[in-house]
Amino acid sequence: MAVTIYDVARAAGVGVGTVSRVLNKSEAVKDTTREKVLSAIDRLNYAPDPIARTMITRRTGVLGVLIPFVTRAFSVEVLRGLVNSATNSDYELVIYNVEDNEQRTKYFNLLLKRRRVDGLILFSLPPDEEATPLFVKSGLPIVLIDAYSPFFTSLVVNNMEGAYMAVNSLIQKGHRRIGFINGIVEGNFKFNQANDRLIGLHRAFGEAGIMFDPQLMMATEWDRAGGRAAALQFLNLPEPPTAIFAASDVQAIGVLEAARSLKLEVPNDLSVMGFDGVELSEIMELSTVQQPMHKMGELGIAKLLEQIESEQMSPSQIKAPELIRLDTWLVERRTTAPLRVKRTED
Amino acid sequence: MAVTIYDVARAAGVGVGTVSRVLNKSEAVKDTTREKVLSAIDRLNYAPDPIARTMITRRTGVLGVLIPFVTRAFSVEVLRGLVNSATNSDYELVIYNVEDNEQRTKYFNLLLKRRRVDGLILFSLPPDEEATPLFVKSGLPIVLIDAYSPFFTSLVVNNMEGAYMAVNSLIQKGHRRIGFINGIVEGNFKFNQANDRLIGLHRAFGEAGIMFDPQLMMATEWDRAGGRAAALQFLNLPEPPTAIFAASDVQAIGVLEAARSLKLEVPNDLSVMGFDGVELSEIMELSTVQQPMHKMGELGIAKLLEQIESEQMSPSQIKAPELIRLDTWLVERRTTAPLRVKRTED
DNA sequence: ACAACTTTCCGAAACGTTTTGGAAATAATT
DNA sequence: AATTATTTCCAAAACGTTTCGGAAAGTTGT
Repeated sequence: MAVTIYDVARAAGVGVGTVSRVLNKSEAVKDTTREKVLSAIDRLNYAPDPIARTMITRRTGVLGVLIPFVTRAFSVEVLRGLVNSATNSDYELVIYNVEDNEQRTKYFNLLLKRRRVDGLILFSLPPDEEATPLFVKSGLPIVLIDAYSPFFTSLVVNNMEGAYMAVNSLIQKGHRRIGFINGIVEGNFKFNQANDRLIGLHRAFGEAGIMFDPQLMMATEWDRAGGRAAALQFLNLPEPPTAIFAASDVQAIGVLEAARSLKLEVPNDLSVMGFDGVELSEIMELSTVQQPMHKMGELGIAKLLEQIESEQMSPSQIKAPELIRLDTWLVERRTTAPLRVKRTED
Repeated sequence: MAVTIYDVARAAGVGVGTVSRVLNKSEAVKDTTREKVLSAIDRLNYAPDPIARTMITRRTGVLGVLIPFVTRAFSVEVLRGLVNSATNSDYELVIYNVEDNEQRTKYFNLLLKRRRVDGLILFSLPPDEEATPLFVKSGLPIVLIDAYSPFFTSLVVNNMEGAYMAVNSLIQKGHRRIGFINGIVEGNFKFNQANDRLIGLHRAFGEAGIMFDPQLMMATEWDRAGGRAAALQFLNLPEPPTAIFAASDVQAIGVLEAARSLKLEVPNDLSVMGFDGVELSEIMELSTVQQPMHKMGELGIAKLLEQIESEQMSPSQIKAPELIRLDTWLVERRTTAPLRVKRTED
């Protein structure tokens, strides 16, 4: 039915090997025969079968992304960068949505037992002690985004520094009671980012000589409801915070909602700071710690391709995993302000 | 290197055909031998090579989605539905990001010349006169989402009705000068939704005996900047509108921004209505026409799978393309209000 | 004109499955 | 016990490429 390389060979009066060679831009084929072959290809409207090709080359032309997708606006933003870059390469991108640990191990096995992809991006999903050796043994090119492991090149944002900047800026504004809403990931994947951000907060607190009050720290889902609930709890404390720092913009929006429901004015009665720099933060004029999300996606693909290339070059000597740390920066908008001194007549 | 079906056959003391048959849950294999084979598979940790398998079955286990991705929040929301459903099927989902006509035709050719996917979802991308015959001839199962063609089962929202409801509700509130900000798609794909929405508006106008003023209609990009620019232009007219209906929530947010910059109060000085029902609309308390976005994604996959199944059942008699029309509904929030009668002393 | 290279090309082998025609084993029937 | 029908299984063929060893053609040097 479909036209094969044999048809082309016959039409051009050459052997199949020769057709294959012009297809793969190999040297060692005379210009005149190359012409013949090309014209035959054109005449027959031939396109090589990618399946048969990978059958022997063992290369699929596919990049995989494992991503807890539905969860966060942040992920979507990075995903755009990934999709963009992949489109401009010759690779296809397949998205594996992982929502729980079951799916996670399912895909881990799926992708490792047989080569379905030429490279893999693990998004917010560091492989655990069990999975790590399997991945390294497989030799599959892998890059981690928004996750860290010493065994794979990892692309992270300076979470500690970002949190430090955020909290510090709040402190500089005179705030001393600062609530922190951290994020968890459902399914209990390890998620070090959360810890790093907490550490950043502690550093800022330490430098300013502020005692950490466990009542002012809470981990919730990465959504508005989580942020809202935590904020409500904080603000109903006998000694409520005057500023709240959330580990994501979306949670911060929840804080805004909580404040509104309590008739608290932002930023006068309460400063709120987010994390991520999603488009939503701009619209809501939310102060936040900006992550270079598109860049993370693009760089992720670039590093992965680099790894795939090098794999072919020198089979054995694989480059050591890199740790790439991208900078965040503070974007102060309208939800943070200097602490207003309370007056009785106010 | 990798363990093949021959290894399993040898280990189990059977022929490869038998192994293949137990793999494919075929009948005609004695329980005792099935046991032998299964244990050998387990012992050798064997997994069949998907590539070799598609080589002969011609089925890839992959669903493709062509989508102008980066453009709209709406697309992302539907994409979630797609990814979700695909995850629960045995198919993988590959995303083809198409940003311009060049990419569009590139992928059209890529996917048609050789079978790379078992089915295709065309998102907001109706095939034109040129492409349509190629697609039908290819026999590839296809469903259109947010696009319509008589040749393929199409999943659309009742755009006309939705726009009618939106405009009508504005009219019921006393508005008579209503601006309409339509959307365009870069790359000039055909995009009938836009027209349908315009028709809905005309119908509402007609019923209310309102003259359509071309000055109050403008098509922009599907983004905030577009909405803002259009709104600014409308509002600087000698006789500005008292309500604006935008073809997407994001554009409507742009309208909100324009209003704020002109010190216009929403909804008292200006009513604004969006379209889509993206999460953002909820956060911004924007009145809007809600589309069942997740459902669109899920239904899209379901219909595609259905088509793929039926393709195998009865090779020739293919089901006629369906036109599935999903309902929208009005969600009135805080950006729409009855027209305030202007008073001089106000 | 012949040897010795170099370039160009041919076509069989290989990749790892599923499919299939028919053989072998087993069960049923006479 | 012999024949027939039914399961169960084997192994070759096929899918459409790339690779590779070696043959053919072309080039250069003597």
